[in-house]
Amino acid sequence: MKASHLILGTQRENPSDAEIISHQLMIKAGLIRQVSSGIYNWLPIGKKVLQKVEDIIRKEMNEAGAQEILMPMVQPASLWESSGRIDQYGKELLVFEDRHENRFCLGPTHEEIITDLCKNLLTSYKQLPVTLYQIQTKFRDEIRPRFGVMRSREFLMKDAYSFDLDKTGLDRSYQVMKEAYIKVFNKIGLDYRIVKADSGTIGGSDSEEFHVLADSGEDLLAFSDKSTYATNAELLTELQDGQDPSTLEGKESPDGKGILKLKRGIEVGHIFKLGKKYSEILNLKIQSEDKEINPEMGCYGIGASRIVAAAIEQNHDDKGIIWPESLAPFEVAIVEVNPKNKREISDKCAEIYDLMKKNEIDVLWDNREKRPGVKFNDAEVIGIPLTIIIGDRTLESKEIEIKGRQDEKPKLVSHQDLLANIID
RNA sequence: CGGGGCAUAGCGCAGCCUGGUAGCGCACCUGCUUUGGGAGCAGGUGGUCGCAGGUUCAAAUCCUGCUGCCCCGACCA
Repeated sequence: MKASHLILGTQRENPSDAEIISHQLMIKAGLIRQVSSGIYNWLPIGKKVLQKVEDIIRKEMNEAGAQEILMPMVQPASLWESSGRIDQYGKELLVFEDRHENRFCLGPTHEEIITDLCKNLLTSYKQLPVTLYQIQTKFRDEIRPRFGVMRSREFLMKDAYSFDLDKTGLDRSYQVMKEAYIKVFNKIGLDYRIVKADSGTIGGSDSEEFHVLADSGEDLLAFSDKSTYATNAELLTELQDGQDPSTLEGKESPDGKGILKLKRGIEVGHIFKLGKKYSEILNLKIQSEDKEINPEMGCYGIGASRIVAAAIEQNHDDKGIIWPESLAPFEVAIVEVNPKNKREISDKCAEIYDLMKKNEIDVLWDNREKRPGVKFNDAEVIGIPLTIIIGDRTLESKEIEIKGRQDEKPKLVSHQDLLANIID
C-alpha cells in the first residue's frame, strides 16, 4: 500500500474529549472517529487491526471444531419476552417498533436467537455435541458509554454457544473453548489472566473471565505470582469480610502457591456454563436414545473491538501505539526521505517495495510529499513495528537502514540481509 | 438518573463579561524555495457561531427553552 492512496486520518493534536490513552491514540492514529456517544466509525487502519483480531479468533474457533454462522442484529422482542429477560435486561436493551407496530430490539447478545434457531436445527442427539459461533455487531444501550471503544454501545463481539447432551459433555465443550481462548490470547500476544467470575445476569454455574492487564482496567484482579490462581479482587474480599482489597497485596495465595499480586484488568473474554436455563425456558428439546432432553448449553464471548483498545492500553509509549506483531496494521513502513530531484531514491523505494510484496510482507510505502519528521511521526503513532529508511545517506552504499518501533537509532543491514532481518 | 463541565472551520482554541455582522494555530488547495524528526514565503478554500424562540435598529455575545457531547457517581458485560 502506498501512503499517497491511503486514507490515513492521523491527527496531530489530541482530541479534547478522549480521556484514556487508548482512546486518544485510536483517534490520533486514525483508527476510529466518533459518530455519537459510544458509536464509532472504523477507518482503514483501524479496520485492518480489527480484522486481524477477527481472523485470529475465527481460526481458533474453527480449529476447535466450532462452526461459524451469522445471526441477525435485529431480534423480535417477543423472544425476549419468552425468556423473561426483557425486564431483566432493562433499558440496556434498545427496543423499537417496525412499520407494522411489531416490537424489535437490537441484539445485545444472542442466547434467545440461538436457542430458538436450534429448536428447528437440532433434532437428534447424534448432532451433539455442537458449538456454533458468530462474529457480529452487538448493541447495548450503556448508561454511560466511555473510554472510546472500550465501553461503547455498539461493538464487535465473537459469541459462541455449545450444546451438549449432559453435564459431562458441557464440561468437555467448555474446556475445549477455554483452551481455544488461551490459544487466541497467546497468539495475539497480550499479558492476560483467567479469573473466576460471577456469572451475573446471563445465569448459569461456572464462569471465567479473560482479562488483559492494564492500569486503566475497570476490574481489580488478585492473582498468585507463582501459580495460575487469579480472581476478581472484589469477590475475594467478600469472602474475607469487606476488607480493603489493597491489603491483600503480598499475602499468601489461597491455593497455597506463591503470594498475591494486585493489578487492574480489562475484561476481553467471558465463558459461561449456562446449563439448561435457556433450553428449558425456550423449550429447546432434543431426542436422545430413549427420551427428549433439554440440552446443556454454554456460551463464550470475546470482545473483538475491545481487544484493540486493550492492546493499546498495554502497549504504547509517548510516541504512540506499539502493536504486538499479530495486530500491526502493516508489518513494515518504508519512509522515503528527500525524494525531490532524487529519482534514485524513489527507484530504490520501489525496488524494496516490490521485494516486500513478493515476499508477502504487508508494507506501507510512505511516498507522500511530506517532510521526513511527519512520516516518522505517522509511522510511530500508528505503531508499525519496523521502518525502512531510504534517503541520501545510504543511497550510494549497499546498506539499508532499518529501525524497530522502539529502537533509539536505525541500524544498517546489507541489501541481501534485508529480508532475513525483517522476517525474524 | 444525581452532580459538574463544554458546544465557534477537519483538529485544537480565542472572541462572549462591556451587542455592531467572525478570528488564530494546525490541517487542506496553488506557486516558488526547501527536505534525515511535525519547513519558509506568497496567495487561497472552508463556518446557517449546536437548535428554537425572545429582547434589540443590530445577537456568537443578553434572556428562555431544548438538544448533543465529555467527566465523576450509581448500574452493567
